[in-house]
Amino acid sequence: MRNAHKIEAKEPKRARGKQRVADLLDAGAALIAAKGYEAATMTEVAQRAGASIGSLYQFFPSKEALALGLFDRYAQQAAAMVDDFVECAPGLSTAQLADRLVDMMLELRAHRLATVALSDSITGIAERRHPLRNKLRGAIAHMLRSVNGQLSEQQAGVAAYMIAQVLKTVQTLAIEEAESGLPHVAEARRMLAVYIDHMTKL
Amino acid sequence: MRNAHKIEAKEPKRARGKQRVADLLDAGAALIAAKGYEAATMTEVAQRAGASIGSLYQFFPSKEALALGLFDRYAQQAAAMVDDFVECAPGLSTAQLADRLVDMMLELRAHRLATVALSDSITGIAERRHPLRNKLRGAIAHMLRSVNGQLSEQQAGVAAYMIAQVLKTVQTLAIEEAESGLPHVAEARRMLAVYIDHMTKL
Amino acid sequence: MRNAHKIEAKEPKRARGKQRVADLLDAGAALIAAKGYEAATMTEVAQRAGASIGSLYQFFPSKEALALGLFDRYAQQAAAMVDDFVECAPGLSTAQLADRLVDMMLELRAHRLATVALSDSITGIAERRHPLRNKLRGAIAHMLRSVNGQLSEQQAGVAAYMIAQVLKTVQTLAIEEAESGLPHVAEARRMLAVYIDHMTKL
Amino acid sequence: MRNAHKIEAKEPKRARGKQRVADLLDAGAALIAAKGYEAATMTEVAQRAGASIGSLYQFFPSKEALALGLFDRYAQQAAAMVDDFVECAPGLSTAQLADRLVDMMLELRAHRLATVALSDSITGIAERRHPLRNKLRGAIAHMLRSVNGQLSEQQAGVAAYMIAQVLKTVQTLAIEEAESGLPHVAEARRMLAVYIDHMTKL
DNA sequence: AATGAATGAGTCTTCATTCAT
DNA sequence: TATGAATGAAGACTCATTCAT
Repeated sequence: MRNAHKIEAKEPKRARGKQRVADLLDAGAALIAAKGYEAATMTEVAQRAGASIGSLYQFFPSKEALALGLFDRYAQQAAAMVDDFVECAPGLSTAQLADRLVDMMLELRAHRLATVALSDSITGIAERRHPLRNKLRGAIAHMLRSVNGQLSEQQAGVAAYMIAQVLKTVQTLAIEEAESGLPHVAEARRMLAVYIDHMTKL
Repeated sequence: MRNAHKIEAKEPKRARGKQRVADLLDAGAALIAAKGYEAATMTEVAQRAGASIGSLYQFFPSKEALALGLFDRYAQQAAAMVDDFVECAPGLSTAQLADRLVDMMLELRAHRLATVALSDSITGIAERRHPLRNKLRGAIAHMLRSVNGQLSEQQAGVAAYMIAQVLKTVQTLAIEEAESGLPHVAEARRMLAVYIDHMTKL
Repeated sequence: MRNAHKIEAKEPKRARGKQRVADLLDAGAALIAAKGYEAATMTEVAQRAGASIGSLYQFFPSKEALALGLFDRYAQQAAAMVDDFVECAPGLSTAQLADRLVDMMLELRAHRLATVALSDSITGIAERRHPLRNKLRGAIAHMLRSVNGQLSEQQAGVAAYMIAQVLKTVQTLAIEEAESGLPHVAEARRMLAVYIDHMTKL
Repeated sequence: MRNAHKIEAKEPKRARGKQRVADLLDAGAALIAAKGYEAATMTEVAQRAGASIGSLYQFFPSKEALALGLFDRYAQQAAAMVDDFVECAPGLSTAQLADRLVDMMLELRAHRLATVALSDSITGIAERRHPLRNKLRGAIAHMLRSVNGQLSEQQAGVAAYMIAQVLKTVQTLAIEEAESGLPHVAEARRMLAVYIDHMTKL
């Protein structure tokens, strides 16, 4: 963070620009996911996107701006998914709810890997994460209270946080499953179902 | 990456050196936990330990060597705790087992934070992690099969992996608990107890 | 030794870059000739060339790359001179041949001084030298056998190597001559003429 | 050369000290011959001699002092050899004179390699070399005038310098001979014999 | 005297960022 | 707008030298 003023990414006005920005974000995501935020260099991001370093700075005036752009794209996708979940939740069984949440995390995988790497490095990402996290947490809490009206707001909130934490592990589990062939993701579905079920009976 | 050879930490041969090494490891752990491996600088590690940069390099001939030193210290402590767990497990109730595991993670917190940050950055840490992870996983799987003789080895293994993943979140939960005042850690204890209990009845 | 991979000098793509590279090579040659490879610092090379350290590294991504760049420029010039010699040799008298060889070394002086300093320090320079050395040696051997058809290939080869060694001293002789005013270079011409003449009569 | 005052090696008073100094000089010579003056480190010299770094500094208060110690040991041996040559020269044939000179260089080989590496790096070595060089040059010039009374002092001096230069190549020739199996050293003997013979007839 | 820990200036190298073309 | 050269602060690491034990 060598200078702290240029943070906002510039909006591209034409189709060509849109594509460029998308390419740059993709390149950035891939690189940061692979090597971490610090180790990823702006020059390499530009190269991988088939652009010059100058071109990269045209759209993202600083490395931090690129990171925030990455995060925003991820946040937008994630928020949409949470909205979907809220919409579909009513009427689903315990097991179906658990499945739905796990599927959501699996779909976010590609973008999430890069985004997670940013949290430690970029001041301000953690803050931007809060609304997203709260949205997910709120949606889960709401779902829990729909299932069990006896739950206090705090009870539901704490359980929702716990569920959100477990959901974070899904990506690791998916990777391990690919390597070992063991049904780790299915186990996560079961654990969540068991836990949600347990919350139903409090 | 100018290196790849100097990896071994040098053993101090005098009392003064032993203390230095301990101070340097502490400083390194604190800094890396706070800013991540890449962002932590060797100069700052030395300063925080009250040593000169040359002194740091006397014992840790590269940044990577420091990281590995950090990991090894953590691994040793963690392995001891797993041994403790194995010893105490027989005769404990489901809830007590869950508590015991959570307590273990809480005690490891200080060292673990730094160590986690290393996994992505240092080639070879992930490999060194495996034995440790397997030890924990094996201990949990063994515990599960003691509680429920019906479990296949694979069932116990997958469940153990799941439990280990949830345990990893304990540190985050503890931090959140400190900030929000909500009983996140207790909720983790409950979730694990519920899950272990569920495994008992399969 | 943090390196071992970045060895290739990057080709400049603009006119400004071409000039830069030439300036940097000149500065490097002068400095290395004066103080040796190890003692010459990259910072000083850049300064002497009127460039920033970053600019130097843009084209020569490591100190070794600069050294190899230096060598290659020298090797190219030297090879051209040997070709010239081969072309002109037929029909020259013994004394003229000796003169020609000595003149060749004198012309190479500027570049050679730096290049010689590299041989000990850079792995791989010695290997790159071989083709050049063999080319010179081959040219001299060929010349000897033109003058005296009785010479075996081995005889000519050994004599050529000897002549090449003596030629290497020409640069030192030129320096000494400048200091003392004594005709050292002329003496080298004579010694070589005597020796070539002697080879004629075997 | 970080400070320029401590230059003289301290004289050891006891037998144990003498041996230590000899070991340190041997280690220094080997290391400097192998890697050059700059690349050789004091720590490694000490290690190779089986001494501690502190012990090394006991006898050679600076790296330069070690270098000068090395040179002085070489100079002493070389001077003795020149004296021998002067004594034996009268009555020898041209070819025998050439042989004698070449043999002298071969015997000096071990020490010379390290010493040559110093010339560029240590201010003051070049100066200390002059007396030695002049002694050799004077001996050769004297020899030449013994063989041919017609030679002017300058003629003899210039020829002697030339011969001295050629003698310097003997070490390289010996190495090449070991690798290729070709009689390079013998060729040097012949070249010198031819040249000395030629000087006889001027 | 011997040992090895401590020091810190100086080196190579990287990379975010700026700017001329 | 696009390109790639230029910049220099900052970081990892080395090593001659000093000093306490």
